[in-house]
Amino acid sequence: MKNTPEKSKYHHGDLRTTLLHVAGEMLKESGIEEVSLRKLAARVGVSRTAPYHHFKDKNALLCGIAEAGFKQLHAMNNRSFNAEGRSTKEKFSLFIHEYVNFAKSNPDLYELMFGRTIWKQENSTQELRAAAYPCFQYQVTMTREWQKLKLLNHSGEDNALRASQVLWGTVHGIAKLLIDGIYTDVAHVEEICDYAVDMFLVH
Amino acid sequence: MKNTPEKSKYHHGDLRTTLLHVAGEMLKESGIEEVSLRKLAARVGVSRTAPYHHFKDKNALLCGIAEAGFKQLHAMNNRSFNAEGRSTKEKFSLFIHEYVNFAKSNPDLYELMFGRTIWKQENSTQELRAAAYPCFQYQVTMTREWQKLKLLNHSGEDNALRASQVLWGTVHGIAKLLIDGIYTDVAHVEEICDYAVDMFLVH
DNA sequence: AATCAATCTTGACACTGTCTAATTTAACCT
DNA sequence: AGGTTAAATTAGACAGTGTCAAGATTGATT
Repeated sequence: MKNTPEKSKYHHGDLRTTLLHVAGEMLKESGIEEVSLRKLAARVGVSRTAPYHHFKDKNALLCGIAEAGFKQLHAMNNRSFNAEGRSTKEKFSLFIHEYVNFAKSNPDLYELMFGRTIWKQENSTQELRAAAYPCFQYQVTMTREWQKLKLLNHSGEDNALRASQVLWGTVHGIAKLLIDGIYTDVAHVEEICDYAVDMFLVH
Repeated sequence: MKNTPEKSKYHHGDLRTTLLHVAGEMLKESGIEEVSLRKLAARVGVSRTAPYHHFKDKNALLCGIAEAGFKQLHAMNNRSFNAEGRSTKEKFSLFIHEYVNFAKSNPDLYELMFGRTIWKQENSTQELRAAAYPCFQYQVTMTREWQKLKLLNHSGEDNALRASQVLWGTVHGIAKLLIDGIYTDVAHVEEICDYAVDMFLVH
């Protein structure tokens, strides 16, 4: 029961968003290495070179997918940090669990978002950076709050940037080791996250 | 001034190790995406399909390179943990700095060693696992010692496996964010590592 | 000296990303 | 309305990739 006429049209009408959407599906289904422009075009029902009028590169397409991912991640972090009816410690714990579970639920998307493919050697699109950097910055903002509330174990002067780099490194590292298949026990994610929270909190 | 005769010979003699060696060079020079079997073969001076008599796959070749990397990393960790004339805290700090700097000095090798390419979907060779798992285990062993010495901040029961997963996650995450070009300030590695050490130690 | 297995080579196939030039359509401006 | 222009899409082509199959060459073994 499609509500679109589907008349055979030369101009697709909304190819750009369709490409992003279908490419996202392919990524979720079978991983990054199965996403090829040609298969994507075939699946959308368009010629191989059509995507090039909407994306400069395959890289630009990938940046577009990652861009949406960062917006999603940013929104999720926001929800964790501002969860109602929870103590600050609980919200800190929630952030860590949610972050790692985001990666666990969307392994290939996460891989793409943080992989060197789109970040190394000036590959990142301006739009991608515009979505990613605020997301990074938000981690610093959260960390600064946690430091003000004397939540985090440390000695010496507070430094929100450094602390957030360490915290972010930790969740990122745990996520990566999980989804790259190096931790064999994916079942114990929550326990690992709990232990991480415990190691960072002041006692 | 070569000391090998270099007579044109049909049989190379030691092609397997030569392939591993040259492939490692190519990896270091221009990154993983520039390592192709055909370019490798050309550089070694051999036909495109010759490598297939020594490695089942391109994947098997990559596993071979990573294998050597893990042995190197394992040896380095060992040196850090047993550094003479240093306090336990200093050795803990040394481990973190050395680990991250290993990744920083060999970004493409590290990327390969921990990338999903060789770990996902049963891609890992038995020889690779035989080199990597002891390396992983050693991190648990070190962590157990640090816990016994009451070095690490935490509450509740000690769990060496969980703690090492968190610690390893942290160094891995910091390393990854660095070499993937997501942290822009590669210059501040040591400061980040120092801050990580500070956050994990009991005060 | 003959045999055999290991080693290496050429040829071929199906993929990939991307460039160029031609074709079709929609939009816009008298 | 009609004609021009720009956007969107197309087929064709090229260089590159991993890898399979079948044949050629060699060193080692009997």
